[in-house]
Amino acid sequence: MMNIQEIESDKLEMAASMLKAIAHPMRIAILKHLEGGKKLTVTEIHELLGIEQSTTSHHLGILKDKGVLCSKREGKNTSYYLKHDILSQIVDCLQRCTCE
Amino acid sequence: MMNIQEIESDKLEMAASMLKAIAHPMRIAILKHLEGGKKLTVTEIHELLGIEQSTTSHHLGILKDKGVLCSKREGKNTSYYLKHDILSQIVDCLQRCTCE
DNA sequence: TTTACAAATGCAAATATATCAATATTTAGG
DNA sequence: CCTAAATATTGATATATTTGCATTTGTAAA
Repeated sequence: MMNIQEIESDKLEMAASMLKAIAHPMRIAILKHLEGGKKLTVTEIHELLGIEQSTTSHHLGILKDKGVLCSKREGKNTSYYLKHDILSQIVDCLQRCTCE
Repeated sequence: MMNIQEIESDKLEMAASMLKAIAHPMRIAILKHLEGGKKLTVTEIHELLGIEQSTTSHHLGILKDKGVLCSKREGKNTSYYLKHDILSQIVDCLQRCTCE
């Protein structure tokens, strides 16, 4: 049986882990490319960002694991897309706060 | 002279460092307490969160350094408050995405 | 100027992350 | 079944983060 503090602390942990997943230059770049419900494969992202395939897959894995992205196998490819459209808000908010 | 890619990459770095500052359970908790323009001292936050004074100061320093918070000395105390009200959006967004 | 409270800093140990190269797994097509 | 393409995983190394303790700095009041 969990008490209030534990539940609160769990929610904070969850929120932090989701945010930590996003808080990386390459992963923010990935999110920007996926805004508006777009779906992209690992190879497409790896070419768009100009980083290693394995590094790309690793970043996508983190984003999926922490509930930021979903993925769908389509033949040999796997497409990734935003789990919650509203997550774009975070990227937008950052843009406004850092562009002053 | 910076080229487009460098500028873009700089913006991503800046956004990521701001988000990384927020992406910690205690620091999210701090932000929640500061929503709506509230101002709190280091001691108040350290007591609210139940963590060490030095740890609290450290977290506040990170948030200030990365442009999330501002601070103001008032006698022996230092008050901290949100630099941009819209940053509450990020916390709200997380709440919606993690409470499903 | 001495005292006491508030906040910030330096340090060290434990833990977590990021990256790339190499390798493994999955799937489609011959 | 065999091969090639697309992804995922593993291992190793380098780097960064978190925390509390001890100490220092800043400020107000006696």
